[in-house]
Amino acid sequence: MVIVTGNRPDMSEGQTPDWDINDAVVPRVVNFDAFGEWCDGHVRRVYPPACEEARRHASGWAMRNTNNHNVHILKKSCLGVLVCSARCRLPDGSRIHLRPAICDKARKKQQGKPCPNRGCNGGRLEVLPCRGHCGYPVTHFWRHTEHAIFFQAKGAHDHPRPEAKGASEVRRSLGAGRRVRGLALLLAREAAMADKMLTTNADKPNVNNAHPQPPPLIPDNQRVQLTCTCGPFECSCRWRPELTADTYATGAWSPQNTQSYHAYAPSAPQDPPLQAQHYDPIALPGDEMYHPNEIFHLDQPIRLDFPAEEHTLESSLTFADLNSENSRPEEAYWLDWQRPTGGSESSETPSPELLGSGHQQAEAYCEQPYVPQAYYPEGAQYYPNEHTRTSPEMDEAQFYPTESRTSAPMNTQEQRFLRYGQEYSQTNVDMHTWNYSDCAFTSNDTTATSVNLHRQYFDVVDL
DNA sequence: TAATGCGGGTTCA
DNA sequence: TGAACCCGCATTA
Repeated sequence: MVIVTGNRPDMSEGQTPDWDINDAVVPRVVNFDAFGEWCDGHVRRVYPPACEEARRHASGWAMRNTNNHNVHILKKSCLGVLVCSARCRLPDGSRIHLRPAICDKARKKQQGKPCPNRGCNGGRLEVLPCRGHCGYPVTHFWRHTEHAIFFQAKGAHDHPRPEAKGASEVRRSLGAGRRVRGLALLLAREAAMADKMLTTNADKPNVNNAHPQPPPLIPDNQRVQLTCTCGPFECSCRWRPELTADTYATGAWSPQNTQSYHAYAPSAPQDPPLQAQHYDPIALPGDEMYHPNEIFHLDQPIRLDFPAEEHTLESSLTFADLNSENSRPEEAYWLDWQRPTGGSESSETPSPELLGSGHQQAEAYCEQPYVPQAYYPEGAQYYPNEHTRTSPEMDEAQFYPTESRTSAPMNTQEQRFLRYGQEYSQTNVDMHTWNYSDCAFTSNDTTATSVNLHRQYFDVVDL
């Protein structure tokens, strides 16, 4: 890594720079991290001022604003996840875990509503609160400086990931408009969005292109007008099986970049200027293509009528499964946890929840570790017993990528993991990341298709 | 209507 | 004093 300058005593060249969100002086960074939608654990990242997701303080987790009485640091705390009180299972054996509304009023309305799983008998939605930070919700901190956006997370989520933000928005649209109207609305939005995106990209070819783009899944000559259904921050079309590390090695701002630092003194709030980054041009969002077959693997698993809660049917792998830049090797581990009880009927390829859901981690940063309660005791789906898992230390050591304290760059083939001064290596090409925003707003052909599929398996409820 | 940000205020360790 | 949380308000989509 390249350290530009360092006024802090711990940032001399060759050493791992260090900072805390509350520091009076934070480093000046010239190389940035890739945006992480599902940051979990004690994480610090530095994003470029032009990173739209960072500017919006986006997160896959349902984070609500929390007043910390510090105008320079925005604090958010996790709301947890909306689950079924009956702990019902979807046909693939996974669980209901919806996104809680950020708005208190809306969230209260969500609670107590019937479980959207048609196979659920009498379940109601209830909030499973986040207690991942010493018994308190996981908190995210955002700090804007002239040269960067600093992000710090404290705590590890002790609950599944909520559904994608876009999914809840789509459902809300559908809930309001009901079936036919919702579809029509989506189709109309698609046309408007495609138009808007083309215009936007023509006008601003570079501003939001900080993330390298994946190549199209399908060669140009095989393309059809299909785009991803993902929301702006949960785009799961990042997965490309044929990706190689070299594919994204050309970007000047590599997602695996580490950071270089200047000392940075806080300045008056202002719109951060765009940095002179040498971003590679990207394909238009409309260039995100999927094979038609893949359309049917998007979003939630397909619901089939099933008589009993524990009765499970096969589900197919989805893009969400194959997931995000924050996909971690623990996901296989999660798969074990979340495999349906009696799992003989479960597919080899899990549903989005199975791979993409949250996870349980012991809070290794708390002086007084919080002891979570088993939420799904019968299946140990999210809260395994001690004997079913490795020690918290090992979990974290194995699964947590080294964050900004890492001095060496992470390449695409090898992620380095740091835990209590120990480093672990792990090969995982799926740790590629690329710009969600650029590929997320496309579409809605497949959104409509996916939504219709969704409807087959979920009751339309206003959540 | 909900997401988001801001800020006043309270409670508690 | 710091952290968590509640509440209301304003803005935006």
